[in-house]
Amino acid sequence: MHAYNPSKIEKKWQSYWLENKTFRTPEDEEKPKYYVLDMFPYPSGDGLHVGHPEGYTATDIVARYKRMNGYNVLHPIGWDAFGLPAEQYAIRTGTHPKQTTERNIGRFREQLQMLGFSYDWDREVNTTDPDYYRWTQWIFLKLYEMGLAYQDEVPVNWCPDLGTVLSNEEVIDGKSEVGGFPVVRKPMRQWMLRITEYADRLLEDLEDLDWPESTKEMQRNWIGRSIGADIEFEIKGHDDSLRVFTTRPDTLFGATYMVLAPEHHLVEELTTNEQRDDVEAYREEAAKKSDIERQEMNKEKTGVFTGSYAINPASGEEIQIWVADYVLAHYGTGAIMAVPGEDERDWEFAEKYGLPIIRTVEPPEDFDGKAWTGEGKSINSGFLDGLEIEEAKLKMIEWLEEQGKGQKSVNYKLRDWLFSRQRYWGEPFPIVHVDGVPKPLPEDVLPVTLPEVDDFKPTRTGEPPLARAKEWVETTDPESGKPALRETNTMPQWAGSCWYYLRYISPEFDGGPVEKKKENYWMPVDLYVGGSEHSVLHLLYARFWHKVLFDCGVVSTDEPFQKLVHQGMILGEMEYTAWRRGGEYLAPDSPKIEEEGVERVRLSETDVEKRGEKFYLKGSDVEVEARAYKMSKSRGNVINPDDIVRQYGADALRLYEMFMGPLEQVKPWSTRGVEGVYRFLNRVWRLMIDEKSGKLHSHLSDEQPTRDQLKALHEAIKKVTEDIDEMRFNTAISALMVFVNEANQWENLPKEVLESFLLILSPFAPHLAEELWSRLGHEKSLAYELWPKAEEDYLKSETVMYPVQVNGKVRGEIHVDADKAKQKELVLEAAKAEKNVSRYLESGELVKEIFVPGKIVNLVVKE
RNA sequence: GCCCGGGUGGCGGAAUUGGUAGACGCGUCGGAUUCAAAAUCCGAUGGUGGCAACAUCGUGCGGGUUCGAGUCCCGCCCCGGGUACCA
Repeated sequence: MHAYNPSKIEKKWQSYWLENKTFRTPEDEEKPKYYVLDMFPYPSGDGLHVGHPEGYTATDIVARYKRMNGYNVLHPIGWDAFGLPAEQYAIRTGTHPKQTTERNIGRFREQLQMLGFSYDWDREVNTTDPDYYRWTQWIFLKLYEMGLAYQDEVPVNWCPDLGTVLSNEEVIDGKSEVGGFPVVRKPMRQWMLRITEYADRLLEDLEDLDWPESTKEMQRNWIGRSIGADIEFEIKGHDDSLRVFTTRPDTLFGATYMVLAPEHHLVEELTTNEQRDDVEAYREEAAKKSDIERQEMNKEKTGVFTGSYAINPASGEEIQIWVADYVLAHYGTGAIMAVPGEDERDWEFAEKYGLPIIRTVEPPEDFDGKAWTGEGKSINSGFLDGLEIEEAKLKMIEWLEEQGKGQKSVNYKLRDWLFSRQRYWGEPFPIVHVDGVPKPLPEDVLPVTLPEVDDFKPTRTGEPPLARAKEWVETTDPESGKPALRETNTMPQWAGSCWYYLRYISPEFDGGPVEKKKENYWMPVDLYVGGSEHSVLHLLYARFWHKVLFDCGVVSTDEPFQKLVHQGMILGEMEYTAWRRGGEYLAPDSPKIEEEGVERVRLSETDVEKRGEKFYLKGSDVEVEARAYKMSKSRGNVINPDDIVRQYGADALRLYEMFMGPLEQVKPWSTRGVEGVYRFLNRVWRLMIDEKSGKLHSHLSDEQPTRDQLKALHEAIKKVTEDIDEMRFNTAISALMVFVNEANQWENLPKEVLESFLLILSPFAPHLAEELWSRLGHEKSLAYELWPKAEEDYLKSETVMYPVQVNGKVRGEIHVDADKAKQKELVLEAAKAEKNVSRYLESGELVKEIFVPGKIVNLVVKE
């Protein structure tokens, strides 16, 4: 038997590519370059899941395609290997994270090679390698030098039971996501990066990037730039004044009270003796809650009066100053002027505590709601009355500036980046503390490597695990020779991924993170593919670092990633579910399905039928829920790529993942669908190989291809080429299938045609294409063959078909010689003569003729 | 609540600028091959009516523009993702 045997040919070609270094990045700079990048994976213990090959196949297709189009292609891969899972595993088992990481990387590498990706394996980077993090530390020194890294005492989410700080995302309802342990807010000395300094550039430079609009929008929202004014309020009986930020200076006349965040530095001073107990109690209560809890408990606003009064600078009225946790300490100045008439939050608060409300914008006549936040003319606002909001804002700012009571101001939601973690498995900071003062280490002592410790668990006091390495911590300042203590915090996982795309360019270079000349050639990344879950964090942090590196002359572009695409998530297989209690079925939306004794019934596709909008158990009225879920271990719907490759081969997996639908879209897995593309690959095989003899089929010939054959081929070339350019891989594959379906009908197959076909198939199913290519007598890999060009000449057909409509409905079609197809009169003549069309013309009066050359004929007939 | 996506056969999806709605694949049904099955090959496959030719309805719902609307405009509904007291 000589059937298509993917496991055999795939292994063969994978070793061929590795041994011959087929995909080594060219070192010459004569050809145009193309840098195609995947978001590198965190090598988890679970190995690859089917989501990884989705994006990786897409970039691999593009990489292979670009090589065949004469580009020098840089297509690397590496490992984002610092991180919590390896450390948690180390805490549990005592295995050094280095070992876990190494083992996992080995597995990932094997799996990626098994899928036939054309990476340059000589450029692998690993963020945990001291030769790599040496440069992560070097970049940190640059940040420090530029005044962008600083230490600050900030409250963090500290989880004593896990012995670590957690990010906001890792805290749910005041408990740790992992294990459900309590989390407390605790001020700790932390390293911060001044990303806010770059807020404007990060915002403005989004403009020119070829990124998904939604991702750009998320970054814009995250940066959250808003324009307004800072206004100074005098405090009755105090020298201090209160400054607030507002985007609505036009509403100043309606500011009827003020609110300070509980953490505001003036709270204590402004609290009168009668109010002190209440205010203290309120602040204490607020301090206990995490940010997240505060947001959760926001159903009803709370607050207390300080007893002090401020003066509204516009109206001159005395207004009460309150403390309430609906005002955030870290946004603006931590204090607001409250304008209940124009702000829903303030309205709610004012109503609850009986504070005065003044409208300053005329609501529409039929408006009967509370705060009015829409457009309108100013009212009750002295010199602003009658103005529209925008004009009123300008005039108020002008007035404030004249009075010296305020000025135009811009604020950001973006906060500085908390850059340190109390963990072991991360990059050490290149910092020592001499006499308690942090001091950067000189470049030439880098890397500061991780010391060995006997316990990876942080201490209960919050001291990082590195503090246990006494001999490492206690060192001397290489410059002054004084005793010094090393920084024991480590960098967060984002650090290494902020610049890895630069290291690929010159992975061995030891004069800096990247070699200047090569950087100049390869940057920016032309295509970057990865999940949308990194829309803000990774992609914002990396852009920030890149801009810093640009400012200090390390890189030549001000943005790293020119084009960005997110692959959509792959869900588990479609599930049909009914619920039953006793013998009785329950409706899917019944609240009873959560109850005990209710049994879940998994149904197969053949058990259900669709009626109207809903699915039912066949032949019954039992409603069935039909949907696909996220893959998860607990649900048991995880598809393992290894299994798929074993059964159908890597080419089938690659092809299926691209054929499922548009790359960016969320889509459910279907193993049946894999079988479909597997059948297609088999048809390709049998088209050329005689399964009895295992040799080339006898109907392969050296004859000249016919016109029809050339037409079929060049239509496929055209479609596949355009579709790869636009990253529409699903329709490209469909075009390949159409060609094979047609070629299967042919009596003889000119090799010339098949060769071109194999070339356009090769980015998608590289193993099969290489195998058949070599069987056609080629000695070298097809990886650098020239991509075939679609010849317009062959695409022309001898006749042109026109659908003929009567009143916009298709009633027939006509075929016209191609050279006469643009002749209006002739085409209309033929159209009117068509038999099913003519009967409509007989029964009515022809009032209008629409002729769209090459497209359609429409005849408008009246009654 | 707000901001983005998206609703097309039994299913995944196609229709590139307003021009034959349903390419390609899955599934289903029928046939060929086979002792039988798997595999393979051929054919049919949106609904309804009809022996058929054909007609009619049909792209979430309701309107509109147009010779012609899945595609454009107005008003809704539903689903997915993000975000949330940011003054």
